[in-house]
Amino acid sequence: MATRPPDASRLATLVHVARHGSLTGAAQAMGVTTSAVSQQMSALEAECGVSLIERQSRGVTLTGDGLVLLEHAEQVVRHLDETQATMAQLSGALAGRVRVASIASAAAALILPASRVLATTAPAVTMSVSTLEPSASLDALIDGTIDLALIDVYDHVPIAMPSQLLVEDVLTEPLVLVASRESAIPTRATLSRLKDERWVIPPAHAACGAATRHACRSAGFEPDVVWETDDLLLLVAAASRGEGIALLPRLAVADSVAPVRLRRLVDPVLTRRLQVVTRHTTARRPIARALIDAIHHVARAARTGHRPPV
Amino acid sequence: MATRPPDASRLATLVHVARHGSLTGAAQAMGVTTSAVSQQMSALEAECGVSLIERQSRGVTLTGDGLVLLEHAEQVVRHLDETQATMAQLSGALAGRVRVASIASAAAALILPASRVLATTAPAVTMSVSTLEPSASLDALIDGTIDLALIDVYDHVPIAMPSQLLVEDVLTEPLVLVASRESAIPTRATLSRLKDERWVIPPAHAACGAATRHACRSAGFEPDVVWETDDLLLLVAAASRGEGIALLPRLAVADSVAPVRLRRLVDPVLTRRLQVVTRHTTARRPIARALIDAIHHVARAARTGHRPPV
DNA sequence: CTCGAGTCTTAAGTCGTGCTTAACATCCTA
DNA sequence: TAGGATGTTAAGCACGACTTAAGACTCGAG
Repeated sequence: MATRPPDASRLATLVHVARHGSLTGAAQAMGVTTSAVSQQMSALEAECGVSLIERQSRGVTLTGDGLVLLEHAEQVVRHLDETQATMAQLSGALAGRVRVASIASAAAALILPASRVLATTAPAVTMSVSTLEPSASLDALIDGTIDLALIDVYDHVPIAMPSQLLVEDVLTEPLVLVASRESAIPTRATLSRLKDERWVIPPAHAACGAATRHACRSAGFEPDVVWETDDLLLLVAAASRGEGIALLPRLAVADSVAPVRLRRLVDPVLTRRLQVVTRHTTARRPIARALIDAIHHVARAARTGHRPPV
Repeated sequence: MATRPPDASRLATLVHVARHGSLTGAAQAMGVTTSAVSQQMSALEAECGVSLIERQSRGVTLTGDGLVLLEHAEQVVRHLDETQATMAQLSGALAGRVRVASIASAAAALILPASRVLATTAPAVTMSVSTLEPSASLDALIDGTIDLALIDVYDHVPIAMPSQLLVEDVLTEPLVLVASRESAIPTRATLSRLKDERWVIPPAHAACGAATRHACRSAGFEPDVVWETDDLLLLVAAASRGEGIALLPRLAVADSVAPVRLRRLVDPVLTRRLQVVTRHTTARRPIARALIDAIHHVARAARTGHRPPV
């Protein structure tokens, strides 16, 4: 009974282990070695007097007792997170590093300018940016590996949003048809009229590819795919050479070098939404708020300002 | 943003400081030096970037920001406490030390036998016992200085019970009249008939003294107090010598050596209740549960068994 | 006014505890 | 059977919290 309270970081370790189902995975997420995690878990088991995890060939599973303790551990880390957020809020200090993950197709148009805005409004704030797919970004947010994610959501390609995350819409942009200079696509195109075209499309597992396929099928045809790649540059180049046409978000092709013709699609009108996602607790921190505001600022300028002609 | 989560023990320190209004007080309650507390608070302020406490001549006060953080800190320590309780519950280990505080007048009759019971049912459990007045016991419980308190509650002398504490009734015993062997108090006495007696009474700030005075006044007279002392032995000795009569809980005089005559008071019937008090979280721990059960066991034996004749 | 008792602070040294590296054990797969 | 996962254990290192010790400050008493 003279036992001291359990170490919060140990409980946090348990949460990570439960989330990843392996000590190694948890260790990577926490930025430590597997050895450290193993020792922490052993110590926790010693404190409890029962075994909390079951070693298996592929990672570990929590025992019943482990699950019981997990619930409490999650409460503790949640409140600790809340506390951390208010502490940052109290100081109001606009300094530190924000770890950002962005979809590649919007990093240049939004994150880069936002970083420049931040350099003047909050010079002590630094950023580290990585490009990640939306689903990976959300995982990284929950892991605590990143602080802020810029993702895109296509019509009819829903994405599950965990409740602990906070979403803000940044920009809604149309999907435009990308074709060669010589192509005869009308200025205001209708998708059903394009059923005999050849297509250049991102793979189905990418949201953009899924959205395009869904749209085509809704228009009554299966697209004749001649090029399928994740590489945006290659995609645009292929369209430019007349290999086929592509349906891409406008921002993604805004600064591509290959000469192409852009055509607006009027039926159906397809869009993708760009959103910033953070943990609720992160969103309250002045430093994160500053970056989000900067992104909004840039997006507003992009909406009203130099809209590329289609 | 690469900031690590705040240290839980630091937050616990803040809670203690807020509770005591001084670093020194908090330090004593936590069993460390003031220096340690001071350093922890400084570190916390550095983390927050604002000052949390205001140094005053007499101790410290929390600033507004400090109060904000305090709320979160309390949440964290609460959940940490919950976690600790379940951890102890998981193992079910009947080992360790339980720190007990008891009113002096029941320690011999209840705690001592309970300790002997525990020696057989849970030999790995040790106890440390101190005698404390009820109100001091409750403070010590909240502080975490003790794990279990045995207190008494007299009729019409209410005691405030914080919500985080759990009360269990152990025993209800009558207050009996204590007089010399030669006194002519009837076997079944009525208080109003005793208004001309001289009285031997604990001081008014003691619950027993307050209860006696309240009862006399309700019976329509102010007791003629000739001896006023906290010392039970002295009290009984005085009554034995015929200095006056006393109104005391039966258990308190059960093993006193001075020859006295005990008389039951039939109007009004006055009682005191003996109760064990713990924190809710403590009550869930097997080791604490074992002791509480032992106390109940002893009390049951006292009720049914060798009832001293009055 | 000075002294003393109470408070909080600061500096320096000690010590515990969590981390890393490294070597090992185990299991699953190719 | 070899190779690549995984988790474990032992040894050394490093950071951080505690203690001791000395100083600053406030208040009340003589």
